[in-house]
Amino acid sequence: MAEFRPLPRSFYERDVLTLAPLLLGKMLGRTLADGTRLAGRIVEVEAYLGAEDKAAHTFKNRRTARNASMFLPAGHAYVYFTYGMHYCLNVVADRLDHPTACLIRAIEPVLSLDVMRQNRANKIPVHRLRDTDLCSGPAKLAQALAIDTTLDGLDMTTDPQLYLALPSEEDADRVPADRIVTRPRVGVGYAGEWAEKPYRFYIAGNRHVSCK
DNA sequence: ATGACGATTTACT
DNA sequence: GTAAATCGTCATA
Repeated sequence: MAEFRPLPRSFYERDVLTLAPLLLGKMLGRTLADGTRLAGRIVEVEAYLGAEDKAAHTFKNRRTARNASMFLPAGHAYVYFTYGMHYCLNVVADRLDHPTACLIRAIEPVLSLDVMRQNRANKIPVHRLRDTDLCSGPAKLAQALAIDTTLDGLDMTTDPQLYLALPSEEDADRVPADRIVTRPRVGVGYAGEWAEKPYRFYIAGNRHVSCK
């Protein structure tokens, strides 16, 4: 990712269940304040629908200070804080009256793994952090890429701080349908029948997914 | 003002 | 396998 070529807004302007699997294979890019560039290939996502989806923060179209970013145009970032210590990154999908988003659950680290390791190394000895421990979960990748709520509401189609782009290798973003696994979402047991919906997508056999 | 809880991760038995 | 960590958010009052 030598140059800044973010995916355009039109890429995000689709039904969230259509967008989710298309995110697999795309590069998530991050530029830090000091100019350091980090990146990883998306290998796992979840779709969160609006009004009907009991698992979504926008259930019943509820609009609060926290989820306000989900009501922004497609291609904006929705970053929220949870469990008193973790951040999670979503990309907003679809149209203005459809507050939906995809949670980025895991990426395959590609650029600046040393910085990711430093960001992840809280009390864990740096040398014990394997590559598959860096970004294999929504809060892990947020930590590795130094993503927090200061990035909430950012426009990912124009801002080098956080964006999606095509991988440099030709067709690396084309994940064949038979390599995409579809499963129920993680951690939404409270959502009743919506917890069963197969809205989690990941690349089959990839070592960086959060769980199988 | 209060209290229950969370789109998680980590450590420990 | 279970449980702790840790605090902003949201519904209720």
